[in-house]
Amino acid sequence: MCRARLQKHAKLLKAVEFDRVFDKSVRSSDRYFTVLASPNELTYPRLGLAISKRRVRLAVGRNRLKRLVRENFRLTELECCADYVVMAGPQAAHANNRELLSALEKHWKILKQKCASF
RNA sequence: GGAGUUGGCCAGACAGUCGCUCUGAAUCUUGCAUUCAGGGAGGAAAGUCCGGGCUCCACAGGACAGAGUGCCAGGUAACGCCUGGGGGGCGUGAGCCUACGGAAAGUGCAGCAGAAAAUAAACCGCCGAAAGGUAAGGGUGAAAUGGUGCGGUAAGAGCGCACCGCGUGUUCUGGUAACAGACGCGGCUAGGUAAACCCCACUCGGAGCAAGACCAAAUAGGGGAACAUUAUGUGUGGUCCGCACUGUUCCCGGGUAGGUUGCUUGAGGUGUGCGGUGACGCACAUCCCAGAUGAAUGACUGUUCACGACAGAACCCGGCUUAUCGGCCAACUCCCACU
RNA sequence: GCCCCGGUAGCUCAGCUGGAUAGAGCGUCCCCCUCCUAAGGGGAAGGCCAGAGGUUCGAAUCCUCUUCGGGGCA
Repeated sequence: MCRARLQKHAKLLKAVEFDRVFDKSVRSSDRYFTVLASPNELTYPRLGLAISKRRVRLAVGRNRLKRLVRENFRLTELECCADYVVMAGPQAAHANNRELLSALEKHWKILKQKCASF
């Protein structure tokens, strides 16, 4: 089910899908990221990215962040099938890759527990 | 060897594993499914400061308004860009910088200081008995009505002369020209400011790929109300003309969500030869080199080095400007040492 | 992607047809008034006019380039 791949159907593409997550979700945040999760009816988790220009000024930085999150999402075996939206925090632009990856690991764990009790 | 100037090039490399996007081929479970092969960010992709292509508005037309450019010649699809030349300024030099038309078309402006700030006036001074003459001297100021010397005079003054500066010429020489030089003339007038209004010359229609074209679930192929009667309205920015279309306004509905296309072969790159001082042009050969659309190039590991800056295509080109760790190459200049 | 605006005292704004002291209100500090406070009156401090370069004798003002902030597009 959760193979180490990331294809188009595993991404949130439409405004409607994003609205659903923003509307009703559990969240976990620190100074690097805010991650929202909302259980879906599908058999696989989906990822949406919301990296605003306000948080990360340069296009290079935004692309780097998105790649990093996608890569980590792909490699992590998420057991509960939900729609996730990752938003950049205030310190995300200044952190290095190692810090960001460890922060993401933490968020997945926290959300796994929260989703179970949802 | 040191210091410097100009021009050009590169933007870590290699290997492995996993992953993304596009193209081609194969396989069948016809799904954007799997496998294989190949392509996959920049010198600035940036700022959006200019110029074009392309698309729609009329085939992009006329007048005014408005905006821009501004020594000369050339290059170019075009430019506010580039090349060569001229004038001016800086540097010992190689070189660099330069919004560099017109103030004898007109209008405006110049605080404080200063006698006086734009038109010939006179506060002190100088001369003179006085009337008056004078602009040589005078603190100022960004700017004060040519400068130096000699003569001259009551004192002075282009009043006269020499040199320099300035202006000027149906003049001559060189140059396509800007301009430079020579010669003659003028005793000197015509001060500054045009990134103040302005004048002159040249250029510019408007908008922008969210342009534009097509498909299209649901709903609908219309319904209702009011007003006006040949001038008005609409058509992308201002006014008039001209052109095209034709009732107008309001309410409900629709025009929507979504998808496809535009979307990459182009004023293209590379090499050779020829023309040109050069920008560049011409000919031949050869290559296909990103096309995403919630937005693709990354992560991890190893080796190595100078330990990697600024930074991410979004319709496409030509420039300009700004950011930037460093490295390499070529030509030239100055200084020191040696031969 | 494209097209427009703006940046002046701690805050909100004037000044932007160049001329020398950059002004107003609120706020801050000091004094007066009051038994004390508020209100009121008087006074003071606080600005490299977002940054850099240019035009000019002189720039907050004109021109160019950066930087930061805001708005619009069917």
